[in-house]
Amino acid sequence: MDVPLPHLDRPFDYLVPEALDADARPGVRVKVRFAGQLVDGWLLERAESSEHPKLAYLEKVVSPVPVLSPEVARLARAVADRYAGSLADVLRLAVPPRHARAEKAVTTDTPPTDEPAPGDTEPDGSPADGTEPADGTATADGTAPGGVPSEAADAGARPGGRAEVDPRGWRDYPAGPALLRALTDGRPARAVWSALPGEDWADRYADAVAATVAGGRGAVVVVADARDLDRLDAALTAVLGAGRHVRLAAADGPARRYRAFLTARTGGVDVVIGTRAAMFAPVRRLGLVAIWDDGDDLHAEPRAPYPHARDVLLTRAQLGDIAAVVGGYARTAEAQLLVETGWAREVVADRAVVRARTPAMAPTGDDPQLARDPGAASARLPSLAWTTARDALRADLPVLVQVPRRGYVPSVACADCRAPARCPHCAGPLALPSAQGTPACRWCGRVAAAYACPECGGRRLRASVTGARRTAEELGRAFPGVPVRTSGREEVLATVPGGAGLVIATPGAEPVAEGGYGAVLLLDSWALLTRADLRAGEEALRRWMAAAALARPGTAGGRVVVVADGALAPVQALLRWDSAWFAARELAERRELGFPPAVRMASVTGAAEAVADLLAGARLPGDAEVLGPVPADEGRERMLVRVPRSRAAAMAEALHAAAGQRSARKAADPVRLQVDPLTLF
DNA sequence: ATAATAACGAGA
DNA sequence: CTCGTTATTATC
Repeated sequence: MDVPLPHLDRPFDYLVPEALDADARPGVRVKVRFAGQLVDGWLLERAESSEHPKLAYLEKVVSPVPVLSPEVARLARAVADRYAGSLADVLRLAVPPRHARAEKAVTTDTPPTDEPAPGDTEPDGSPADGTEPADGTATADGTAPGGVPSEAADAGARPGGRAEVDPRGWRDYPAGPALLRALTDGRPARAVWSALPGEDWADRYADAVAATVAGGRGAVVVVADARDLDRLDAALTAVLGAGRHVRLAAADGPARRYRAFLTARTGGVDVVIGTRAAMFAPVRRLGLVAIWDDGDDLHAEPRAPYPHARDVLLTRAQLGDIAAVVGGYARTAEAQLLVETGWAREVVADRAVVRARTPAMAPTGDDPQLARDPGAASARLPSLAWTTARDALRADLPVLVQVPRRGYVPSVACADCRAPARCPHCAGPLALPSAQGTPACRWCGRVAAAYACPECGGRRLRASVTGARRTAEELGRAFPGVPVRTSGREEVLATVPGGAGLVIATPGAEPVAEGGYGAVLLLDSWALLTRADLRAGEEALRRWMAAAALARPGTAGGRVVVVADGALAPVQALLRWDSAWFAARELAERRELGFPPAVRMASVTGAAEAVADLLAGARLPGDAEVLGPVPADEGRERMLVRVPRSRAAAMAEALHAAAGQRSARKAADPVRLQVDPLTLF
């Protein structure tokens, strides 16, 4: 039933009229009369009989195309359960809105094929505490309609010696070739891949997909944004040829999106790549799910129940004996947990190879007073950063300058010693409402009129972030005659030519340079590190590594300068190119503090009474801790519920049930439930 | 939202 | 004890 009310989150039985019998197959969209009105719904399964005494008739089959495959239906239920959400909410994300014209174009003669899939544990290896719904929505039909061979027949048809995918691209990683072999053999290998600097990740994913396809299975690969998608698209076309895959992204528009979805659903292709819209893509005989750069916050779905692409894909792998690759230059604490629980194996290069590929890295203090060179002073660049850029330009190599996104962290710092300005009352970050305004706390709202720096007593403040445009202007003046390009929100460059040139980019928009950058400067980096966020360090490292990965190796003259204290752990991890070390440290710290992913948390946000009401009605597991309240925006408040991972399912179920109770008695104030929210404070 | 159904209380 | 009215709860 396509209603988001949590207390209606269960199947309902209807009679199928004779006239609709042929079209009423599992997976089709239907319209039914419910509580007096016509509502949309999904036909989950056909049954001979029903417990319910008086059934109504199905009103209409919206389209005979069974857009919801049994595998995706099962996945959607699991995702809803994990995130304390409703199946209807997940299905809204999983199946794109129908587009009749696109449907007509695609559905010619290829009917969708279905297959069953087993599995019953959580993806991180901890035991699931048994909450698979008893009414199991997956159909039991092993034979696909239309005489298309199902999984069993296909397994028999698999020849012993098959064309192997060239594993050379993966040879830098000792476990790499074995991973490709496993994919071709159809084994459910699980890998956490730490890419080397300079690695062409899209080519490596294309190899992995090709290996899977060579084994007669399909693949889903999810990336964070359109630029990464274009890159992967090109790499796949080069390896597989055109027409073997589709791209699925909300940004491509509803018609193209639905068309791509249907092409995959009807078996027209076995490979789907896309942004997080693709995480639920229906793929025949799915053998591999992969995600690139799982730390990017674009992978978190902003609509209820707020699932994260990594977790959806891992759940999918778990439910269906499907291989999984979680890759990135930087490793997240979540990926580290997969490694530490033994759910996944790490695929990393030997230290010697890492050293050979890494650009020469150096930290430098952020003190413009030290910049003796007149050019450096005018660009407000630390001396080392300036000379490094100058040397690269003299060698006719491009230079990348990573600056924070404009408007990103509008916090301020002491103009003298650069210590972040914090609220004297609550230690929250101060912000300047306008260029000349009085600083105010972003947490408690108090105005800090007479601010004095606790470090040096300084009274002047400066905005922490210099925008990309201003930086570009200043650098252009510092290096006259050198072409300056910017890549950021308005215009994202995919590539830049080799040869002397300055590229100013915000994180995530760094273009790839032909031959690699001679120098990469990571500026204003402390703004990343002082964010009031659990993931500040992880996020800073992720962004630095993504930029530093575009530099030439040190042996070929590539240099990276990070304007940050070299003693800080994320800086150390960058200098050594060792995000596994950092992720292990991060995870250990979160275990100590009791933060995700070491535990499972849920946030309950809404009006104070509503939040209290929901929590009062929730039958939480005995060992659940309730923390808060924390003030949230617009006068609402937020409570956090924390449980050990083994109780995760019980907590989600309790919260979902409590939300159901509230919606059943028509409680007006909405309450937002989020499991493992990206930001905790 | 709306209809059924359970709960309740006043009057016989 | 019955009837009429009001809270409760399910909605195929």
